[in-house]
Amino acid sequence: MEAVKAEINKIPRSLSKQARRKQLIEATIKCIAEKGLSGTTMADVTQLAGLSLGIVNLHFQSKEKLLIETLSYISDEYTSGLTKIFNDKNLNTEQKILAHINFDFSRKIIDRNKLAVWFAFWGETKSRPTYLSICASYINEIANNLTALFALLKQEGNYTKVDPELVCTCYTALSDGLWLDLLMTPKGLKPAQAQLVAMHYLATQFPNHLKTRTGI
Amino acid sequence: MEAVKAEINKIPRSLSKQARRKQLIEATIKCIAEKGLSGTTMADVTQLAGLSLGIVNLHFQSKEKLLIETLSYISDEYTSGLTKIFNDKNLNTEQKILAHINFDFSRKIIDRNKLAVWFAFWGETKSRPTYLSICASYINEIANNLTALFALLKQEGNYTKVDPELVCTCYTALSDGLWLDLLMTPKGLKPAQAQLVAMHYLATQFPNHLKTRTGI
DNA sequence: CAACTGAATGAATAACCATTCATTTTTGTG
DNA sequence: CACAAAAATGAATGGTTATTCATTCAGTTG
Repeated sequence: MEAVKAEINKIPRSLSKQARRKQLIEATIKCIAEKGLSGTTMADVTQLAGLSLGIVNLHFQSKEKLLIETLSYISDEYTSGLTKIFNDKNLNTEQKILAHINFDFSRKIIDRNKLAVWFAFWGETKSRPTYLSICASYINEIANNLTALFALLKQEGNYTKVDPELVCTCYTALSDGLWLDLLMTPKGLKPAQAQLVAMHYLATQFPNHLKTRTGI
Repeated sequence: MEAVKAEINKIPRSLSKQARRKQLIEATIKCIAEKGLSGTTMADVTQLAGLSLGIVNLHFQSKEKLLIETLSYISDEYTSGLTKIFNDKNLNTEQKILAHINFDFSRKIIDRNKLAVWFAFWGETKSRPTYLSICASYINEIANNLTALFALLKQEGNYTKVDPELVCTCYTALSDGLWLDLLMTPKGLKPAQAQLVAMHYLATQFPNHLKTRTGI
Protein backbone atom coordinates (compact mmCIF):
# COMPACT_ATOMS: atom_id res chain seq x y z
CA MET A 1 0.00 0.00 0.00
CA GLU A 2 2.78 2.36 0.96
CA ALA A 3 4.76 1.34 -2.10
CA VAL A 4 1.86 1.96 -4.43
CA LYS A 5 1.17 5.31 -2.91
CA ALA A 6 4.82 6.27 -3.21
CA GLU A 7 4.88 5.35 -6.88
CA ILE A 8 1.75 7.28 -7.62
CA ASN A 9 3.19 10.28 -5.86
CA LYS A 10 6.13 10.28 -8.24
CA ILE A 11 3.84 11.81 -10.79
CA PRO A 12 3.77 15.52 -10.02
CA ARG A 13 0.42 17.10 -9.72
CA SER A 14 1.55 20.09 -11.64
CA LEU A 15 1.98 18.29 -14.94
CA SER A 16 0.74 20.61 -17.62
CA LYS A 17 -2.75 19.99 -18.92
CA GLN A 18 -1.34 18.67 -22.16
CA ALA A 19 0.92 16.16 -20.42
CA ARG A 20 -1.89 14.92 -18.18
CA ARG A 21 -4.08 14.39 -21.22
CA LYS A 22 -1.33 12.41 -22.90
CA GLN A 23 -0.91 10.30 -19.78
CA LEU A 24 -4.61 9.46 -19.83
CA ILE A 25 -4.66 8.76 -23.56
CA GLU A 26 -1.79 6.33 -23.22
CA ALA A 27 -3.56 4.55 -20.38
CA THR A 28 -6.60 4.35 -22.64
CA ILE A 29 -4.58 2.71 -25.41
CA LYS A 30 -3.31 0.05 -23.03
CA CYS A 31 -6.78 -0.46 -21.65
CA ILE A 32 -8.44 -0.88 -25.04
CA ALA A 33 -5.75 -3.38 -25.98
CA GLU A 34 -6.24 -5.34 -22.78
CA LYS A 35 -9.99 -5.18 -22.31
CA GLY A 36 -11.40 -4.17 -25.66
CA LEU A 37 -13.33 -1.02 -26.48
CA SER A 38 -16.53 -2.22 -24.83
CA GLY A 39 -14.68 -3.49 -21.77
CA THR A 40 -12.82 -0.27 -21.09
CA THR A 41 -14.25 1.59 -18.11
CA MET A 42 -13.33 4.91 -16.60
CA ALA A 43 -12.22 3.10 -13.46
CA ASP A 44 -9.84 0.94 -15.53
CA VAL A 45 -8.29 3.87 -17.36
CA THR A 46 -7.79 6.06 -14.34
CA GLN A 47 -6.43 3.23 -12.22
CA LEU A 48 -3.93 2.32 -14.96
CA ALA A 49 -2.86 5.94 -15.07
CA GLY A 50 -2.49 5.97 -11.27
CA LEU A 51 -5.03 8.76 -10.94
CA SER A 52 -8.44 9.17 -9.45
CA LEU A 53 -11.79 8.29 -10.93
CA GLY A 54 -13.01 11.77 -11.65
CA ILE A 55 -9.98 12.93 -13.60
CA VAL A 56 -11.14 11.97 -17.07
CA ASN A 57 -14.22 14.14 -16.85
CA LEU A 58 -12.04 16.96 -15.61
CA HIS A 59 -9.75 16.79 -18.62
CA PHE A 60 -11.98 15.37 -21.36
CA GLN A 61 -15.55 16.12 -20.19
CA SER A 62 -16.74 12.63 -21.14
CA LYS A 63 -15.64 9.11 -21.92
CA GLU A 64 -16.69 9.46 -25.55
CA LYS A 65 -14.43 12.49 -25.94
CA LEU A 66 -11.52 10.59 -24.39
CA LEU A 67 -12.04 7.81 -26.92
CA ILE A 68 -12.18 10.25 -29.81
CA GLU A 69 -8.99 11.96 -28.62
CA THR A 70 -7.33 8.58 -28.35
CA LEU A 71 -8.15 7.73 -31.95
CA SER A 72 -6.99 11.17 -33.04
CA TYR A 73 -3.76 10.68 -31.10
CA ILE A 74 -2.68 7.55 -32.95
CA SER A 75 -3.99 8.92 -36.24
CA ASP A 76 -1.88 12.03 -35.83
CA GLU A 77 1.17 10.03 -34.91
CA TYR A 78 0.80 7.98 -38.07
CA THR A 79 -0.03 10.85 -40.40
CA SER A 80 2.67 13.17 -39.16
CA GLY A 81 5.32 10.48 -39.56
CA LEU A 82 4.35 9.91 -43.17
CA THR A 83 4.03 13.60 -43.93
CA LYS A 84 7.56 14.16 -42.69
CA ILE A 85 8.85 11.51 -45.09
CA PHE A 86 6.86 12.88 -47.99
CA ASN A 87 8.23 16.38 -47.46
CA ASP A 88 11.82 15.35 -46.85
CA LYS A 89 13.93 17.13 -49.47
CA ASN A 90 16.90 14.87 -48.89
CA LEU A 91 15.14 11.77 -50.19
CA ASN A 92 14.54 10.82 -53.79
CA THR A 93 11.37 9.08 -54.95
CA GLU A 94 12.57 5.54 -54.36
CA GLN A 95 13.93 6.42 -50.93
CA LYS A 96 10.67 8.02 -49.94
CA ILE A 97 8.72 4.92 -50.90
CA LEU A 98 11.15 2.75 -48.99
CA ALA A 99 10.94 5.04 -45.98
CA HIS A 100 7.15 4.88 -46.18
CA ILE A 101 7.18 1.07 -46.03
CA ASN A 102 9.77 1.05 -43.26
CA PHE A 103 7.58 3.39 -41.30
CA ASP A 104 4.45 1.30 -41.88
CA PHE A 105 6.18 -1.66 -40.27
CA SER A 106 8.29 0.14 -37.69
CA ARG A 107 8.08 -0.73 -34.00
CA LYS A 108 6.35 2.52 -33.19
CA ILE A 109 3.52 1.83 -35.61
CA ILE A 110 2.96 -1.90 -35.41
CA ASP A 111 2.94 -1.91 -31.61
CA ARG A 112 0.22 -4.45 -30.82
CA ASN A 113 -1.50 -2.15 -28.34
CA LYS A 114 -1.91 0.49 -31.00
CA LEU A 115 -3.00 -2.03 -33.61
CA ALA A 116 -5.69 -3.19 -31.21
CA VAL A 117 -6.88 0.40 -30.91
CA TRP A 118 -6.98 0.91 -34.69
CA PHE A 119 -9.07 -2.17 -35.26
CA ALA A 120 -11.27 -1.55 -32.25
CA PHE A 121 -12.33 1.77 -33.75
CA TRP A 122 -12.46 0.53 -37.34
CA GLY A 123 -14.84 -2.18 -36.18
CA GLU A 124 -17.25 0.51 -35.05
CA THR A 125 -17.02 2.98 -37.92
CA LYS A 126 -20.26 1.84 -39.52
CA SER A 127 -22.20 2.71 -36.39
CA ARG A 128 -20.18 5.76 -35.30
CA PRO A 129 -19.70 8.29 -38.07
CA THR A 130 -17.42 10.37 -35.84
CA TYR A 131 -14.79 7.67 -35.83
CA LEU A 132 -15.06 7.41 -39.60
CA SER A 133 -14.62 11.11 -40.15
CA ILE A 134 -11.46 11.17 -38.05
CA CYS A 135 -9.99 8.42 -40.23
CA ALA A 136 -11.31 9.70 -43.54
CA SER A 137 -9.44 12.98 -43.29
CA TYR A 138 -5.99 11.42 -43.09
CA ILE A 139 -6.66 8.45 -45.37
CA ASN A 140 -7.23 10.67 -48.37
CA GLU A 141 -4.17 12.78 -47.82
CA ILE A 142 -1.90 9.78 -47.45
CA ALA A 143 -3.35 8.09 -50.52
CA ASN A 144 -2.80 11.20 -52.62
CA ASN A 145 0.81 11.50 -51.50
CA LEU A 146 1.57 7.84 -52.06
CA THR A 147 -0.08 7.80 -55.48
CA ALA A 148 2.03 10.79 -56.44
CA LEU A 149 5.19 8.94 -55.40
CA PHE A 150 4.23 5.90 -57.45
CA ALA A 151 3.48 8.13 -60.44
CA LEU A 152 6.93 9.69 -60.14
CA LEU A 153 8.69 6.34 -59.90
CA LYS A 154 6.72 5.13 -62.91
CA GLN A 155 8.03 8.08 -64.90
CA GLU A 156 11.58 7.88 -63.63
CA GLY A 157 11.83 4.15 -64.23
CA ASN A 158 9.82 3.91 -67.45
CA TYR A 159 7.31 1.50 -65.98
CA THR A 160 4.77 2.12 -68.72
CA LYS A 161 2.25 -0.46 -67.57
CA VAL A 162 2.01 0.66 -63.93
CA ASP A 163 -1.23 2.26 -62.73
CA PRO A 164 -0.20 4.44 -59.75
CA GLU A 165 -3.68 4.69 -58.28
CA LEU A 166 -4.20 0.97 -58.47
CA VAL A 167 -0.83 0.30 -56.87
CA CYS A 168 -1.66 2.73 -54.06
CA THR A 169 -5.01 1.07 -53.40
CA CYS A 170 -3.43 -2.36 -53.49
CA TYR A 171 -0.48 -1.46 -51.27
CA THR A 172 -2.70 0.29 -48.72
CA ALA A 173 -5.13 -2.62 -48.50
CA LEU A 174 -2.21 -5.03 -48.27
CA SER A 175 -0.60 -3.23 -45.37
CA ASP A 176 -3.92 -2.94 -43.54
CA GLY A 177 -4.37 -6.68 -43.96
CA LEU A 178 -0.85 -7.37 -42.75
CA TRP A 179 -1.51 -5.20 -39.70
CA LEU A 180 -4.54 -7.32 -38.97
CA ASP A 181 -2.38 -10.43 -39.27
CA LEU A 182 0.14 -8.99 -36.83
CA LEU A 183 -2.61 -8.16 -34.37
CA MET A 184 -4.44 -11.46 -34.55
CA THR A 185 -1.69 -14.03 -35.00
CA PRO A 186 1.42 -12.66 -33.30
CA LYS A 187 2.79 -16.19 -33.10
CA GLY A 188 2.52 -16.50 -36.86
CA LEU A 189 3.61 -13.57 -38.97
CA LYS A 190 6.44 -11.46 -37.57
CA PRO A 191 6.84 -7.73 -38.29
CA ALA A 192 9.92 -8.21 -40.45
CA GLN A 193 8.17 -10.90 -42.49
CA ALA A 194 5.13 -8.69 -42.94
CA GLN A 195 7.32 -5.97 -44.35
CA LEU A 196 8.87 -8.44 -46.79
CA VAL A 197 5.40 -9.40 -48.00
CA ALA A 198 4.65 -5.76 -48.71
CA MET A 199 8.00 -5.36 -50.47
CA HIS A 200 7.32 -8.47 -52.51
CA TYR A 201 4.21 -6.85 -53.94
CA LEU A 202 5.90 -3.55 -54.77
CA ALA A 203 8.77 -5.43 -56.40
CA THR A 204 6.28 -6.84 -58.91
CA GLN A 205 5.47 -3.28 -59.96
CA PHE A 206 8.91 -1.68 -59.81
CA PRO A 207 11.30 -4.61 -60.29
CA ASN A 208 14.36 -2.48 -61.09
CA HIS A 209 14.01 -0.39 -57.96
CA LEU A 210 12.60 -2.59 -55.21
CA LYS A 211 13.93 -6.09 -54.87
CA THR A 212 13.18 -8.72 -52.25
CA ARG A 213 15.08 -11.75 -51.15
CA THR A 214 13.44 -15.06 -51.94
CA GLY A 215 11.34 -16.68 -49.22
CA ILE A 216 9.60 -14.98 -46.35
CA MET B 1 -49.98 -0.52 -32.90
CA GLU B 2 -52.37 -3.01 -34.44
CA ALA B 3 -50.24 -3.17 -37.57
CA VAL B 4 -47.08 -3.89 -35.61
CA LYS B 5 -48.77 -6.60 -33.63
CA ALA B 6 -50.12 -8.15 -36.82
CA GLU B 7 -46.68 -8.21 -38.38
CA ILE B 8 -45.10 -9.77 -35.36
CA ASN B 9 -47.77 -12.38 -35.32
CA LYS B 10 -46.81 -13.45 -38.83
CA ILE B 11 -43.84 -15.18 -37.31
CA PRO B 12 -45.12 -18.51 -36.06
CA ARG B 13 -44.29 -19.39 -32.53
CA SER B 14 -43.62 -22.95 -33.48
CA LEU B 15 -40.51 -22.20 -35.50
CA SER B 16 -38.04 -24.93 -34.74
CA LYS B 17 -35.35 -24.11 -32.20
CA GLN B 18 -32.81 -23.94 -34.98
CA ALA B 19 -34.81 -21.44 -37.01
CA ARG B 20 -35.47 -19.22 -34.00
CA ARG B 21 -31.77 -19.18 -33.23
CA LYS B 22 -31.02 -18.17 -36.80
CA GLN B 23 -33.61 -15.41 -36.59
CA LEU B 24 -31.92 -14.03 -33.49
CA ILE B 25 -28.44 -14.33 -34.95
CA GLU B 26 -29.47 -12.39 -38.02
CA ALA B 27 -30.99 -9.68 -35.86
CA THR B 28 -27.70 -9.58 -33.97
CA ILE B 29 -25.74 -9.08 -37.19
CA LYS B 30 -27.94 -6.14 -38.14
CA CYS B 31 -27.65 -4.72 -34.66
CA ILE B 32 -23.88 -4.93 -34.49
CA ALA B 33 -23.69 -3.24 -37.88
CA GLU B 34 -26.04 -0.46 -36.78
CA LYS B 35 -24.95 0.12 -33.20
CA GLY B 36 -21.56 -1.48 -32.87
CA LEU B 37 -20.58 -4.38 -30.66
CA SER B 38 -20.52 -2.26 -27.50
CA GLY B 39 -23.81 -0.59 -28.35
CA THR B 40 -25.73 -3.79 -28.98
CA THR B 41 -28.16 -4.56 -26.15
CA MET B 42 -30.49 -7.48 -25.60
CA ALA B 43 -33.42 -5.10 -25.94
CA ASP B 44 -32.14 -3.97 -29.35
CA VAL B 45 -31.64 -7.48 -30.68
CA THR B 46 -34.95 -8.86 -29.51
CA GLN B 47 -36.88 -5.82 -30.66
CA LEU B 48 -35.30 -6.05 -34.12
CA ALA B 49 -36.28 -9.70 -34.24
CA GLY B 50 -39.83 -8.79 -33.19
CA LEU B 51 -39.60 -10.94 -30.08
CA SER B 52 -39.62 -10.42 -26.36
CA LEU B 53 -36.74 -9.43 -24.12
CA GLY B 54 -36.23 -12.77 -22.43
CA ILE B 55 -35.94 -14.84 -25.58
CA VAL B 56 -32.19 -14.66 -26.01
CA ASN B 57 -31.53 -16.19 -22.62
CA LEU B 58 -34.03 -18.89 -23.47
CA HIS B 59 -32.22 -19.90 -26.63
CA PHE B 60 -28.62 -18.89 -25.95
CA GLN B 61 -28.36 -18.75 -22.13
CA SER B 62 -26.40 -15.49 -22.24
CA LYS B 63 -25.53 -12.51 -24.39
CA GLU B 64 -21.92 -13.62 -24.65
CA LYS B 65 -23.01 -16.97 -26.09
CA LEU B 66 -25.23 -15.22 -28.62
CA LEU B 67 -22.26 -13.14 -29.74
CA ILE B 68 -20.04 -16.18 -30.05
CA GLU B 69 -22.69 -18.01 -32.05
CA THR B 70 -23.02 -14.99 -34.30
CA LEU B 71 -19.30 -14.99 -35.05
CA SER B 72 -19.40 -18.74 -35.64
CA TYR B 73 -22.35 -18.28 -37.96
CA ILE B 74 -20.59 -15.97 -40.37
CA SER B 75 -17.34 -17.91 -40.02
CA ASP B 76 -19.12 -21.12 -40.99
CA GLU B 77 -20.83 -19.49 -43.90
CA TYR B 78 -17.48 -18.30 -45.21
CA THR B 79 -15.54 -21.49 -44.55
CA SER B 80 -18.15 -23.85 -45.95
CA GLY B 81 -18.41 -21.83 -49.16
CA LEU B 82 -14.67 -22.06 -49.70
CA THR B 83 -14.48 -25.73 -48.76
CA LYS B 84 -17.13 -26.52 -51.33
CA ILE B 85 -15.03 -24.85 -54.01
CA PHE B 86 -11.86 -26.55 -52.90
CA ASN B 87 -13.48 -30.00 -53.03
CA ASP B 88 -15.31 -29.48 -56.33
CA LYS B 89 -14.11 -32.21 -58.69
CA ASN B 90 -15.45 -30.40 -61.74
CA LEU B 91 -13.04 -27.49 -61.41
CA ASN B 92 -9.39 -27.40 -62.39
CA THR B 93 -6.78 -25.51 -60.40
CA GLU B 94 -7.19 -22.21 -62.19
CA GLN B 95 -10.96 -22.37 -61.98
CA LYS B 96 -10.81 -23.08 -58.26
CA ILE B 97 -8.63 -20.05 -57.66
CA LEU B 98 -10.97 -17.91 -59.72
CA ALA B 99 -13.98 -19.28 -57.88
CA HIS B 100 -12.23 -18.52 -54.58
CA ILE B 101 -11.74 -14.87 -55.54
CA ASN B 102 -15.25 -14.57 -56.88
CA PHE B 103 -16.54 -15.93 -53.61
CA ASP B 104 -14.40 -13.55 -51.54
CA PHE B 105 -16.04 -10.61 -53.28
CA SER B 106 -19.51 -12.01 -53.80
CA ARG B 107 -22.59 -10.20 -52.54
CA LYS B 108 -23.17 -12.78 -49.86
CA ILE B 109 -19.74 -12.27 -48.35
CA ILE B 110 -19.03 -8.57 -48.71
CA ASP B 111 -22.43 -7.58 -47.35
CA ARG B 112 -21.61 -4.50 -45.27
CA ASN B 113 -23.52 -5.74 -42.25
CA LYS B 114 -21.44 -8.87 -42.16
CA LEU B 115 -18.21 -6.98 -42.76
CA ALA B 116 -19.08 -4.81 -39.78
CA VAL B 117 -19.47 -7.95 -37.68
CA TRP B 118 -16.13 -9.39 -38.82
CA PHE B 119 -14.23 -6.27 -37.92
CA ALA B 120 -16.15 -5.70 -34.70
CA PHE B 121 -14.96 -9.09 -33.45
CA TRP B 122 -11.47 -8.82 -34.93
CA GLY B 123 -11.08 -5.55 -33.07
CA GLU B 124 -11.59 -7.39 -29.81
CA THR B 125 -9.52 -10.51 -30.40
CA LYS B 126 -6.59 -9.26 -28.37
CA SER B 127 -8.75 -8.94 -25.26
CA ARG B 128 -11.07 -11.90 -25.90
CA PRO B 129 -9.21 -15.11 -26.70
CA THR B 130 -12.49 -16.91 -27.40
CA TYR B 131 -13.11 -14.78 -30.46
CA LEU B 132 -9.58 -15.47 -31.63
CA SER B 133 -9.90 -19.23 -31.27
CA ILE B 134 -13.07 -19.26 -33.35
CA CYS B 135 -11.26 -17.46 -36.15
CA ALA B 136 -7.97 -19.32 -35.81
CA SER B 137 -9.51 -22.70 -36.59
CA TYR B 138 -10.82 -21.73 -40.00
CA ILE B 139 -7.99 -19.38 -40.96
CA ASN B 140 -5.45 -22.18 -40.95
CA GLU B 141 -7.55 -24.55 -42.98
CA ILE B 142 -8.29 -21.99 -45.66
CA ALA B 143 -4.65 -20.94 -45.86
CA ASN B 144 -3.52 -24.52 -46.31
CA ASN B 145 -6.03 -25.13 -49.08
CA LEU B 146 -5.21 -21.93 -50.90
CA THR B 147 -1.46 -22.49 -50.63
CA ALA B 148 -1.96 -25.95 -52.11
CA LEU B 149 -3.84 -24.45 -55.05
CA PHE B 150 -1.09 -21.93 -55.70
CA ALA B 151 1.52 -24.70 -55.51
CA LEU B 152 -0.43 -26.68 -58.09
CA LEU B 153 -0.77 -23.74 -60.46
CA LYS B 154 2.93 -23.03 -60.07
CA GLN B 155 3.68 -26.58 -61.18
CA GLU B 156 1.14 -26.65 -63.98
CA GLY B 157 2.24 -23.31 -65.37
CA ASN B 158 5.98 -23.58 -64.77
CA TYR B 159 6.07 -20.47 -62.61
CA THR B 160 9.45 -21.33 -61.15
CA LYS B 161 9.88 -18.15 -59.13
CA VAL B 162 6.51 -18.24 -57.35
CA ASP B 163 6.49 -18.89 -53.60
CA PRO B 164 3.01 -20.36 -52.90
CA GLU B 165 3.04 -19.63 -49.18
CA LEU B 166 4.07 -16.04 -49.74
CA VAL B 167 1.38 -15.58 -52.37
CA CYS B 168 -1.22 -17.02 -50.01
CA THR B 169 -0.17 -14.69 -47.17
CA CYS B 170 -0.15 -11.74 -49.51
CA TYR B 171 -3.50 -12.52 -51.15
CA THR B 172 -5.18 -13.14 -47.81
CA ALA B 173 -3.90 -9.91 -46.29
CA LEU B 174 -4.87 -8.06 -49.44
CA SER B 175 -8.43 -9.30 -49.41
CA ASP B 176 -8.79 -8.53 -45.70
CA GLY B 177 -7.58 -5.00 -46.40
CA LEU B 178 -9.98 -4.63 -49.31
CA TRP B 179 -12.82 -5.79 -47.09
CA LEU B 180 -11.88 -3.07 -44.65
CA ASP B 181 -11.96 -0.57 -47.49
CA LEU B 182 -15.42 -1.73 -48.51
CA LEU B 183 -16.64 -1.42 -44.94
CA MET B 184 -15.19 2.00 -44.22
CA THR B 185 -15.45 3.85 -47.52
CA PRO B 186 -18.47 2.43 -49.35
CA LYS B 187 -18.61 5.61 -51.41
CA GLY B 188 -15.07 4.98 -52.59
CA LEU B 189 -14.11 1.47 -53.58
CA LYS B 190 -16.89 -0.66 -55.10
CA PRO B 191 -17.02 -4.46 -54.74
CA ALA B 192 -16.25 -5.08 -58.41
CA GLN B 193 -13.25 -2.75 -58.23
CA ALA B 194 -11.99 -4.45 -55.10
CA GLN B 195 -12.09 -7.77 -56.88
CA LEU B 196 -10.09 -6.31 -59.77
CA VAL B 197 -7.43 -5.13 -57.33
CA ALA B 198 -7.12 -8.65 -55.97
CA MET B 199 -6.95 -10.06 -59.49
CA HIS B 200 -4.31 -7.52 -60.40
CA TYR B 201 -2.05 -8.90 -57.70
CA LEU B 202 -2.55 -12.54 -58.66
CA ALA B 203 -1.91 -11.65 -62.30
CA THR B 204 1.58 -10.53 -61.30
CA GLN B 205 2.24 -14.05 -60.03
CA PHE B 206 0.44 -16.12 -62.67
CA PRO B 207 0.43 -13.87 -65.75
CA ASN B 208 -0.47 -16.61 -68.23
CA HIS B 209 -3.50 -17.74 -66.29
CA LEU B 210 -5.03 -14.69 -64.60
CA LYS B 211 -5.26 -11.49 -66.59
CA THR B 212 -6.86 -8.19 -65.68
CA ARG B 213 -8.09 -5.35 -67.78
CA THR B 214 -6.16 -2.10 -67.41
CA GLY B 215 -7.48 0.51 -64.98
CA ILE B 216 -9.73 -0.04 -62.01
C1' DC C 1 3.97 32.05 5.98
C1' DA C 2 -0.78 32.94 4.95
C1' DA C 3 -3.96 33.40 1.52
C1' DC C 4 -5.23 31.94 -2.87
C1' DT C 5 -5.81 29.21 -7.10
C1' DG C 6 -6.51 25.44 -9.72
C1' DA C 7 -5.74 20.49 -9.89
C1' DA C 8 -7.18 16.14 -8.09
C1' DT C 9 -10.00 13.12 -5.34
C1' DG C 10 -13.65 9.64 -4.59
C1' DA C 11 -18.23 8.97 -2.31
C1' DA C 12 -22.73 9.49 -3.94
C1' DT C 13 -25.98 9.46 -7.71
C1' DA C 14 -28.57 8.16 -11.53
C1' DA C 15 -28.87 5.69 -15.73
C1' DC C 16 -28.38 1.57 -18.09
C1' DC C 17 -28.64 -3.24 -19.02
C1' DA C 18 -28.25 -8.52 -18.62
C1' DT C 19 -30.60 -11.93 -16.44
C1' DT C 20 -34.39 -14.23 -13.92
C1' DC C 21 -38.72 -16.41 -13.48
C1' DA C 22 -43.76 -16.32 -12.48
C1' DT C 23 -47.20 -15.97 -15.74
C1' DT C 24 -49.40 -16.30 -20.29
C1' DT C 25 -49.90 -18.10 -24.84
C1' DT C 26 -49.51 -21.54 -28.33
C1' DT C 27 -49.13 -26.14 -30.08
C1' DG C 28 -49.73 -30.92 -30.45
C1' DT C 29 -51.93 -35.12 -28.86
C1' DG C 30 -55.30 -38.39 -27.12
C1' DC D 1 -62.23 -30.38 -27.05
C1' DA D 2 -59.31 -30.81 -23.07
C1' DC D 3 -55.04 -31.09 -21.29
C1' DA D 4 -50.09 -31.31 -20.94
C1' DA D 5 -45.85 -29.71 -22.72
C1' DA D 6 -43.29 -26.34 -24.87
C1' DA D 7 -42.42 -21.68 -26.12
C1' DA D 8 -42.58 -16.98 -25.23
C1' DT D 9 -43.36 -12.92 -22.46
C1' DG D 10 -41.87 -8.77 -19.85
C1' DA D 11 -41.92 -6.77 -15.07
C1' DA D 12 -38.77 -7.01 -11.49
C1' DT D 13 -34.03 -7.52 -9.86
C1' DG D 14 -29.35 -6.68 -9.08
C1' DG D 15 -24.99 -5.52 -10.74
C1' DT D 16 -22.25 -2.28 -13.35
C1' DT D 17 -20.61 2.15 -14.72
C1' DA D 18 -20.46 7.21 -16.36
C1' DT D 19 -20.92 11.43 -14.29
C1' DT D 20 -21.24 14.93 -10.60
C1' DC D 21 -19.47 17.90 -7.14
C1' DA D 22 -18.25 18.99 -2.28
C1' DT D 23 -13.97 18.46 -0.31
C1' DT D 24 -8.95 17.97 -0.05
C1' DC D 25 -4.47 18.92 -1.52
C1' DA D 26 -0.29 21.09 -3.81
C1' DG D 27 1.93 24.77 -5.64
C1' DT D 28 2.38 29.86 -6.06
C1' DT D 29 2.47 34.58 -4.93
C1' DG D 30 2.85 38.71 -2.33
